[in-house]
Amino acid sequence: MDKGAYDFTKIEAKWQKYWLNNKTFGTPDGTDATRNRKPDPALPLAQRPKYYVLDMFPYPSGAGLHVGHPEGYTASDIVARYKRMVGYNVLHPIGWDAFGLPAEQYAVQTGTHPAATTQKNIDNMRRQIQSLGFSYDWDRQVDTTDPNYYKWTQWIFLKFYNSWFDEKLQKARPIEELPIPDEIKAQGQKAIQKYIGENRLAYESEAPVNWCPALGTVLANEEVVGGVSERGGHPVVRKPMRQWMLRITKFAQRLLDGLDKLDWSESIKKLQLDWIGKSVGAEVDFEVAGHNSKLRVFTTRPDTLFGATYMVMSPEHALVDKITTPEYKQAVKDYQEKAARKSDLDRTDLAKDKTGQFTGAYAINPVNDTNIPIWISDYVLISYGTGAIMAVPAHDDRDFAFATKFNLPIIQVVQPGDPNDAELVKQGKLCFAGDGIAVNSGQFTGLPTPEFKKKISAWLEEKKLGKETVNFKLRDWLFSRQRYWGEPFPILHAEDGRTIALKETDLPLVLPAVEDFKPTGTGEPPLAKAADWVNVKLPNGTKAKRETNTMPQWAGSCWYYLRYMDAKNPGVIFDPKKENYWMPVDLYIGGAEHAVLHLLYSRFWHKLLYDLGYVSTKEPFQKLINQGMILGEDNQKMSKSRGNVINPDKVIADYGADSMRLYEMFMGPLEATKPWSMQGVEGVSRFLGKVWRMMIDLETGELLRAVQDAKPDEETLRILHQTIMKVTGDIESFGFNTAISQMMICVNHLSKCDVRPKSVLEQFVLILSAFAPHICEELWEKLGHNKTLAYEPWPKFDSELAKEKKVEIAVQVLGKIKDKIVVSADATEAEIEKIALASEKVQTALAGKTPKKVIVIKDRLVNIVV
RNA sequence: GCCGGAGUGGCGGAAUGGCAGACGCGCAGGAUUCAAAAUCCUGUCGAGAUUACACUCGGUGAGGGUUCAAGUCCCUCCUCCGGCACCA
Repeated sequence: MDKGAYDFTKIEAKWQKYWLNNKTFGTPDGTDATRNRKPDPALPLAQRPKYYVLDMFPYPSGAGLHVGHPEGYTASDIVARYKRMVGYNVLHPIGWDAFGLPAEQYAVQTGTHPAATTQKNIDNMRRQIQSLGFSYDWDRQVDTTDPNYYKWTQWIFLKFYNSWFDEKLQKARPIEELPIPDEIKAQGQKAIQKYIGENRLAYESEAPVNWCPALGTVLANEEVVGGVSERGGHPVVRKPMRQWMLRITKFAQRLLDGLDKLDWSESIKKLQLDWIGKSVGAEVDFEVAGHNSKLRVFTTRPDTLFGATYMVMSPEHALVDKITTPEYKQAVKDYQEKAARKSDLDRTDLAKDKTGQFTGAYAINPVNDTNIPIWISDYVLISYGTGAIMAVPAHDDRDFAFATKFNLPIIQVVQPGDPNDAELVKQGKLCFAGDGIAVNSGQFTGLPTPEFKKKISAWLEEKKLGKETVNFKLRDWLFSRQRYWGEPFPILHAEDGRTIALKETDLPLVLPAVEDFKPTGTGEPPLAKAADWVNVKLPNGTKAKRETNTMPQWAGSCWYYLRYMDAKNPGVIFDPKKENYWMPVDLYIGGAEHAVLHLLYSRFWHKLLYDLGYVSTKEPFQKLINQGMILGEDNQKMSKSRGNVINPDKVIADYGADSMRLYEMFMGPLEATKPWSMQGVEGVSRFLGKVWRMMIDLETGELLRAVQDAKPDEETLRILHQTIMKVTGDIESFGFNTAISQMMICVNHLSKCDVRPKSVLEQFVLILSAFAPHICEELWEKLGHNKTLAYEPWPKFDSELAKEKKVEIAVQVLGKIKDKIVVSADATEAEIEKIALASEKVQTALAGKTPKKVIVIKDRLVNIVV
């Protein structure tokens, strides 16, 4: 018996093999001329318009796929399959972001080379991904650890190294085009080289960095969350070290401007906006009493200048030593040392208890010539603005807290709108940071805040005391790691101290095999131990050492979407013709955890490549969708310790890939966080069983006799067209869960019919195939077709056929439903009104009153107002 | 503290300002079966009322408002989730 039962294991293996062997999803490159054509499934692929659907680059971890991966991948696969059937040439690739810490830590523990671990993990993850039936073009895979790939990562690094940023044009340019100022030229070759070095977009810097002893590496600001490492939660301390940096700050304004035109969620845009953190304010110079020096501060509230009652410098500020008076020398020195020892966690301490030390020096407030004390405190950061502030305790919360603690004067200069607040601010009992009307501000008194800001900025500029300034929170990107398993920098350090970049023709610089992967613990990278590799003789006979830091994991994922377009090209990073055809990425799906890191870095690299003429679009990712997190069945985050982790392999083994795909889409809206339910998987798996039984005789495995070349009846046709319409619209708007509901309704109907017209079943199979491709390929074959349905034209709907002939309309009296009437769908409003008023129940409800107004909403309801 | 997002049956969720709860799960009853699984059918927001159907009232976190009509728009508040957190 049951010879013809729905055997998903067999069917899924069969079609996965078919797709791979036939390269069903191999994607030819089109040309410029075809990229903007109208989509047409009748055209050969290469002559169609393009559609680029991208999944976020997976890290091939030892744990393999988790259920979060297939969520985004299924969504993108549905769109890819749909777009293909609609008539696009769809680029849908996948690859491996395979450098990174876990493989290296495993190497440290076991001695297994990270390359071996990585290969194993990639193979496993590829198997898992293939077992879900995604329509990737497997010939376009990339692997960041492949020298043929990282050759180009190194190549892009050289582009950064060999470029400078033209502030006037707001654009990166080749370093050869950097104008050298005359005064630098006058100082000779060495000065010129130094000047050039200072302008490169990749540069070395000896600066306090986030050193993580547990990981044995430094981390980017973005990788430190609340004073501990984002990965693993290890403590991070500040330590001065020589590091490679990328000048992302130069692109801050453009990274901000580019956000406008992107079809991304407002919340992700906001996160990037906040991270870049633009503030417009003014820099103001304060004379230091009795010194020949000026203390420059940045403030966004130059209008509160009259309320500045003290100054605060960061403990690291260069002027501290110079202006501290003898009697405070020791106390200041003690405070500086204490601050230096503090980790970032201590400095951003949650209690925010302010500490500080008076320097003995005074500054002169330029607006009223008052002497105000200069303090140092670690609540002022050396790395932002000028590293010093004017403190206006009446109108800044931090200054207020500090002033209260150290008994410094508080002077109100802004009048809040609320009279109670105004009184409290006047008494120095409340801090008011909002806009208001200026008080105690000399000739400016009475001005509203925004106007005051403009006037005082102009005034400062005129008196040469300051000028309007823009500051960004964004810092340059710390780009080196003291790890083995990453891209080597194509850089040599010569004996004489010169830094020499490799020629492009010398790439790739291959990571050497080493025995010992352990971090040295001193901050010196493991590569330093590979003496043969590190020590190099230059053509002129002198010696040099290779850079031993490696690039961070972000490097490879910054540009992978570009290599997919031309994954195997040995000669160029990608063919410009292909780039012109495929870019930009039309749809990018992935987790929201990459909101600032990956997405900001990628955009940054893309802009460099744009400036240098390698890419044709200003932004890489046109539309971005973030899939939500999948929680465990207990509504908690999935984690080993909670024991609530769902293993995709197991789900596929028990229910099949089609059920897995369908369930992940049926759970709820793509972007929402939602809990897993094994019973929910059973639900959709029952649905697929029903689809099967609707067409297939379980005894024979052949089509049921009910499947006939018959003309569909009116209702069947209507439901089919409603379904095509709904599913088409829902795919376009990423409403996959409701698309599935509609397909369920369609199947529920067809299963009740004694005759199931083949034409209807065929169209149904085609639309379901985007969601559950394996079962649909099998059914398509059973329906008498001999090749894949992947390129069949997407069914068209006729909205006339989808319309109901009769509709039920609710009749309300004063908004309360009193009756329901059935009218013909093309009834006029007047007719509907007449029928509604004729209703006995309505008449009872009216109780003889005359309707004042009757509102008729076609196909919906009638509301009678009395 | 600040900035986002979200609160709808027992559960996941659905609803261009127009009949709240589509679809699925679960549950209950029935059919089929020697029996079970599978499958199919019926019911399933709450309260009231009825032999039964019909019926009545209430209901989308709380409170107010706009509107003929509010889950949806506006105001105030509460809760949960996510992000940022001395950036002057």
